Amino acid sequence: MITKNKLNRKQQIIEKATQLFQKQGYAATSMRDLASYIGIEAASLYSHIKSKEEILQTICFQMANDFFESLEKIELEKSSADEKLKKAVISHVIVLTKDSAASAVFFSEWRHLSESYLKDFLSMRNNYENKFIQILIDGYKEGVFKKMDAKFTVLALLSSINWMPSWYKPEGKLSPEEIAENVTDVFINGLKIRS
Amino acid sequence: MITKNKLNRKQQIIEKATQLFQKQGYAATSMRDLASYIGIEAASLYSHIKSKEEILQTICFQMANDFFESLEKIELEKSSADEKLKKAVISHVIVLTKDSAASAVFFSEWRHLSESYLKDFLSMRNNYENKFIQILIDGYKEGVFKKMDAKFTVLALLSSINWMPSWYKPEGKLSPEEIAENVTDVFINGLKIRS
DNA sequence: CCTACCGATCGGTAGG
DNA sequence: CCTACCGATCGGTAGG
Repeated sequence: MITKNKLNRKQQIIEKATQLFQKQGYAATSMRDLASYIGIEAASLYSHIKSKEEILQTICFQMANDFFESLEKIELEKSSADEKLKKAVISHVIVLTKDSAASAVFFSEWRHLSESYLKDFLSMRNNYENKFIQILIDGYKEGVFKKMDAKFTVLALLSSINWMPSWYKPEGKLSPEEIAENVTDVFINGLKIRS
Repeated sequence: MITKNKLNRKQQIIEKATQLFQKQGYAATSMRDLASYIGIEAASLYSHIKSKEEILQTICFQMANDFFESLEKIELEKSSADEKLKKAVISHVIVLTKDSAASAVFFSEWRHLSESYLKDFLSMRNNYENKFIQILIDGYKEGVFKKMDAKFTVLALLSSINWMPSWYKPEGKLSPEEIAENVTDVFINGLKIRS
């Protein structure tokens, strides 16, 4: 019972912290802020978490894991590079929109992680980007994509998607699939009418 | 003499603050941090600036003005929508890369502006985005761009470019023009080989 | 541009 | 989960 309540409370703390970190930023959010939104004293937070940074770590590495898992499923499939890219983007958008507040924190507050966590984080991110780069390189080899700077293109592609949490509203008219459809359509086919 | 030295010192303060705001974020950068990098006491900063926020305001509105001015020049030109889009992106990238630290602060720290400044900032940003949206709509009417969600596409396009300050290194091999070339090429023509 | 200092607030601990 | 509290640090001012 006690354990279960503690878990729920911890979850509640992380959820509320996620919202506040997104709105105000990690550094500008105080533990007293957080506590008052939850309805307890600041000191009481420390019965459930070890430190402010632990909350940020939980958010960042949970998101990182979600992104990785979803991409690894795509990698195993046997399909052409353009299909793979499309599927990878859809998965990415689905993870992103499932918790857009956590995603926003993940993308803009990671630099406040302390050194060893920061190192892990950056290496995971690099790894993830490389998987996308590989898909583009494969697509070039298969003759389906044209010659390009694969790393540059992937960073541009991911940036255009990752910025979404800042303006994506779940009440909006676009589903994650439709968003991914729009993004990949522009990136893969371009804006120009085919002649 | 005194006036001139003061102006130089003020510039120096803003430049160093820009670097620190980019690296650590606005909220996590203290005036004591800033002062010690410059080699004076924290209290002495206030001979040159009114407040910490004034520095952020200067950075944000200077960048906003630069972006606006460069886009307004393009708007006056008589050219097709796809050429206009390309030129607009090039101008945008040039402004962005001319001071990538200030750009990074501009894009990620604006939310720390106090209310009235925040309001002005958001309205300027909206205005800027609408100019891009208009170019896409014109392109559709001219028959050069296909049907699409213009707002969505512009936000994706600008996001992919705006993220650049976080990984663009001036020592890198790509010039602003080449970067703009790459971005517009993918966006306008897509990744796929034309059949 | 400095010394001296202000009130407020920070993340976090002790002890119950 | 609370009260009581810690040392550190914050943005900023007074007065020279």
